[in-house]
Amino acid sequence: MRVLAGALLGLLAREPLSGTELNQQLQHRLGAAWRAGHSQIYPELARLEGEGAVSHEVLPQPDRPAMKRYALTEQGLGRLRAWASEPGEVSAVRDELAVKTYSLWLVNPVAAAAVLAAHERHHARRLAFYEGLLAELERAWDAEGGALGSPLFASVALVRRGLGYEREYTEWCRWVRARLARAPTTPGAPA
Amino acid sequence: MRVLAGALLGLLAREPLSGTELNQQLQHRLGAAWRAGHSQIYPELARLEGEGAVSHEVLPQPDRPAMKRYALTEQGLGRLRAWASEPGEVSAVRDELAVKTYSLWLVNPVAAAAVLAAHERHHARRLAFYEGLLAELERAWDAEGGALGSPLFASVALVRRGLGYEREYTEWCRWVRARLARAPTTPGAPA
DNA sequence: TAACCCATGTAAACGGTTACATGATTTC
DNA sequence: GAAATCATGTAACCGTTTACATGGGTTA
Repeated sequence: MRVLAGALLGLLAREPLSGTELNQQLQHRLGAAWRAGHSQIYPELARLEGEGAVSHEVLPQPDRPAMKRYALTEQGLGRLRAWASEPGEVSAVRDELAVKTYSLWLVNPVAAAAVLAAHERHHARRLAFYEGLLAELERAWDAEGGALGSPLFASVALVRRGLGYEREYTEWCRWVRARLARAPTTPGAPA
Repeated sequence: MRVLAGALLGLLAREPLSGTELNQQLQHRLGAAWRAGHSQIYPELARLEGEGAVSHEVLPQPDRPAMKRYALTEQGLGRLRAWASEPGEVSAVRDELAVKTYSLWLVNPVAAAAVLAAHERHHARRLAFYEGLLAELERAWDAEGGALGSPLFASVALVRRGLGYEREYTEWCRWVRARLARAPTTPGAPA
């Protein structure tokens, strides 16, 4: 199964959603793990429906165009369970800043520090967001009893992954910036 | 500029290399940042040569087929410097295991723990590799004087990123496994 | 001479991104 | 009734992956 299909089924396993809502939730709830635009989502939903993993009803809305609300079928739930239990390969990292880092010795340290600072701000912002979200989710999960069968368990686990990623990335940016700030000019790195 | 082009130029900025060697070094030196197969590398080299960023000479070898050894041109070095100094977007994370994690509440905890353990082993292995490599690189860099203009600085910085990533990923796997091991069975997660 | 390996390449299929398109509904 | 918005969708392009291809070289 494609990862995007797994992501959509995972969202629908919690509540029925329309294409637009899936698009938003993919960004907000699964943004730490995957990304996709609506032009990928609609065809994928059509395919999943053709395969019987998902079904929809048309929801007329008072002051908006009608939306198709998709829901997981029993078959879809089975597929999701099977996919989530599969081992699978370790996903390869694709990080443009890390590739640039390999050529950092060729770059003026002041310019390099500016690039790093911009990325650090971005990751620090996401880190703060995840910290708040995690506190909220853990409170709700604890209140429920902390069961592994609760969707909140999975949410907490994923947010913890995003939090750790952003924390580590932020700290790494800080380390590189500190190194860049130490020596003013060097051979091989012209103004 | 494409990221793959930046990766290849970054490798060639240190020493001239053939297509096969670029393929190997991309995996070993830049594996923490990018991945590509040889079927992408050869066309990209041809394009870079057409643009004047790279040139090649044919190297006949005693007991092997001849290879084309590519070297960075002055223009290529300029392009690499400019690209590495650009701010650029923050790369999106694409992690299949993290997507599966969002549906972990639907999975039998014993099966889930097995999946997590397999990934943990993989990341722990890479972590150990990076730890050894970092020690080696830092020793060499220090022996050189620790200049920012040394390629070793960039190598150290990138390996530190990979190390942090793998350490965080390993710890996260451990956290999830610990949670999964605590309660034996739960509603919503059948055998 | 047949089988194999190595370095280089090409082709087809797939997934993802960007840009364009449509019809309905509200707002100006 | 013109412009803006929303939900849905389609099309073209581009990068990546997988599979196939070639020619020189050595080994059995």
